[in-house]
Amino acid sequence: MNALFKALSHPVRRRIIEMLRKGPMASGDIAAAFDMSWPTITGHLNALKEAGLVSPERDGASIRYRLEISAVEEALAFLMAMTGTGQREDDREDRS
Amino acid sequence: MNALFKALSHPVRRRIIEMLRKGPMASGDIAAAFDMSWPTITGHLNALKEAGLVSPERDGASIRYRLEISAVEEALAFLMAMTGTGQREDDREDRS
DNA sequence: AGACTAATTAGGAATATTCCTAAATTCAAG
DNA sequence: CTTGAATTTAGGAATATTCCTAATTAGTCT
Repeated sequence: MNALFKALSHPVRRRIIEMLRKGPMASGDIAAAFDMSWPTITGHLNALKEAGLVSPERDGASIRYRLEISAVEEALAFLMAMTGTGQREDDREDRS
Repeated sequence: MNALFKALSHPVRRRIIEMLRKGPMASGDIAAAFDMSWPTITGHLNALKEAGLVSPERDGASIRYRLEISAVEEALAFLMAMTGTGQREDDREDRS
């Protein structure tokens, strides 16, 4: 859970996640979309992988990264637990 | 949005948020719940305040911090946009 | 195998985060 | 207005993050 939110805490990593929503992408294509060195992007991809947010799979010469929606949903569940969406019946005020 | 996810990226800050779900708490009471110095907790409260996640209000001798649910919902909206919950009609596959 | 392409690892500098103790601030109440 | 309690600010050490360039690995293709 900690690695997850830590991964989400960097703008470049969030943008990578956004890019991958449309489908898996090669490491090089992701790197090309940023004004940063490829190794730097590899580092961010590693952070996302550690967090379970993406998974790599080889595709011929290149490696494609796929977004793991389930990990995003974990973070979502945590936040929903605080907006009251996941609130227990007993805790509610509007009890009749 | 960046300050928001950055604020959420530290376990102590997430735990503070969880504590405040039950209602506003004094800075000292929050600090007492952790095995850390009070100034350290003040620092975390400042980060949460910068992110709009909490707001301080004086209550006699002490200062109570209140959770700002709307800020949590911002983060929630961002994540929902990637799980497909906020997906546009045109993007869906199960179109009939 | 050898050359080429895709991607990662290594090493290191700059910067940011986290946490501490000590000092300052702010307010309440005698 | 002084004392005391609640809280924040200041300053600084230890650690972590972010980013770079150079070197390396892994895989493709002739």
